[in-house]
Amino acid sequence: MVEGQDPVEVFMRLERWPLSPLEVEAEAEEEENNSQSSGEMYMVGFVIANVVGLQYYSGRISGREIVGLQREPLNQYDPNAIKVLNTRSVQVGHIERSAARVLSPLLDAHVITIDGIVPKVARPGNRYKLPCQVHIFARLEAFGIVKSAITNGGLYLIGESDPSFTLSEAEVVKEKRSTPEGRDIDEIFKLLDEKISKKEELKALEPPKNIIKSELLLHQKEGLQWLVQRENSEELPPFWEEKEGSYVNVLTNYSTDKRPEPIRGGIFADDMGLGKTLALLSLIALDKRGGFISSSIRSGHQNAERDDGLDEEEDKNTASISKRNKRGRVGRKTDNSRKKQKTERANTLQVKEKSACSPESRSGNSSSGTTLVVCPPAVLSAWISQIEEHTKPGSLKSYIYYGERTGDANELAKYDLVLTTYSILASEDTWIDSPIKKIEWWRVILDEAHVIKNVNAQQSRAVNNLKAKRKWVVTGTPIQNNSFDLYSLMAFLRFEPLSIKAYWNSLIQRPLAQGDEKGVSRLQVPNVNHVFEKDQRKGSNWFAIKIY
DNA sequence: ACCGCCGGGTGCC
DNA sequence: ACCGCCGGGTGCC
Repeated sequence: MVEGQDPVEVFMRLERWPLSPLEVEAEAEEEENNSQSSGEMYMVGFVIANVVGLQYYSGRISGREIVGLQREPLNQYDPNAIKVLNTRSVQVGHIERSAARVLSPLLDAHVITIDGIVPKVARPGNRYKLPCQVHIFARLEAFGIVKSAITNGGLYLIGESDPSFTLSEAEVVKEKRSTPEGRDIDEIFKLLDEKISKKEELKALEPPKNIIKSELLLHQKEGLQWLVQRENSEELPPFWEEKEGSYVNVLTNYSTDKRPEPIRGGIFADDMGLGKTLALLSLIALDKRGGFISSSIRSGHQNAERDDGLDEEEDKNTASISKRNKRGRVGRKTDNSRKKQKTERANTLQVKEKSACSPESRSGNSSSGTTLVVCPPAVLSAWISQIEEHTKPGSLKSYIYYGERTGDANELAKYDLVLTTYSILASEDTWIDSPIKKIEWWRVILDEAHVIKNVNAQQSRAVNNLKAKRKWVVTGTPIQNNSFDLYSLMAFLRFEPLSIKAYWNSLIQRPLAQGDEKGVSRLQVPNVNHVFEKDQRKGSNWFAIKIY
């Protein structure tokens, strides 16, 4: 890159931070999940079970929808209860008792997973119950047990040999037969593909020169333009169409009068070494055209020691972040080239404290103009050095929320950029007074976002609780066809409907797991991504992703 | 709910 | 009538 500094090298020289107990736990959980899902699940068949209680819930259902089926073991009336949620995750009712009694024990034993589809709206008038196709999936070796359990439980299982099987609305079944009326799912994806590729050729966008002192490469300028476009888009999100004043999701058939919010953000997945950090710093810089005169990079513990309002005069010294180095982080000059290698030697990363934070800035209420960057500890110093290298001193006010740190949300909201780590977020997730949780961020950037690939990990939960107007997930890791669960990213970005597990499973995950090309091609469609041609030419089997 | 089900009122023709 | 039948009250889990 600029001045011969290659961010990849910087990154590679940094060693991985020792695992915190939280991370160890998360990794263990992840492994458990993986081993659980490693046995491939196939569809056993489906049963028709009524959804009841529709009149008691606010959730609407338009029919032909995939519904969420969720165990509710603590239900006060029935420990076998299964909740039914519509596409928007609002409860519409329950699975009738008689069916829940049979399904719940199998669910609780992890023998089966289920998807629900309400095939069509019977009558749009007063509805007290709706038939629901409950599709049942199990490992091949469990088929026998599952079939007999369901039949003995008094439910009628419609398997492949049954003539009614063709009535199934499950994707796996629908894809096998031609769809005479209505659009084929892959047709929908293709249309979307065309719509997007027709759109803007990316122009190059210059970053504000009063903040960004480095010259951007062409692809970075284009990347910056893309980032800006994505954030300011007023378009309907993918899969949504406007029809006669209401909005219909063509994948889910969900319709609503409320215009769905555009997606502000997405997945920024340039190849490693293409300078994503600089593009992102430029994006942040654009928020404050005009810029500020003074600013600083501050380490959290320094600031906390002087949390008495005097720091403005005193902050003129040079701070070292030696504290973190002690714990095993490697500085820039270390020779290690393997990320994960452990090294005790650490060079001190010098960070200059140039001047105090000026108190002008945006007012410190719960809604701020601040960008929160979350990254693994090993990447923190890379960000710091990139800020030093590419921005004019003091032009981007940055705060490192790590180690000893402020508890004051108003203080944090004064900065342009707050840096923190996934484990910090995880550890504060249960802490009500966490300033991180109080702020509605202008923008949240998850760097090295593959660390949250397990949705159930505490770090992922913490990140999903963040409030933000714009959201980006950034990864330089090639996304292997199925080794990387994108679902978690979809959930974070709230990229409906793929952020809903049932949809993700039926449209992407299950086809992928069963080696169906459709799963891959759907991911490669630009709604979810942009395939870099050079990578295809290389014949590599990964692709970069940008959500449109 | 134009259902099913419960339980009280009722009782030849 | 320890029944059948009628019709009102009622309704997720």
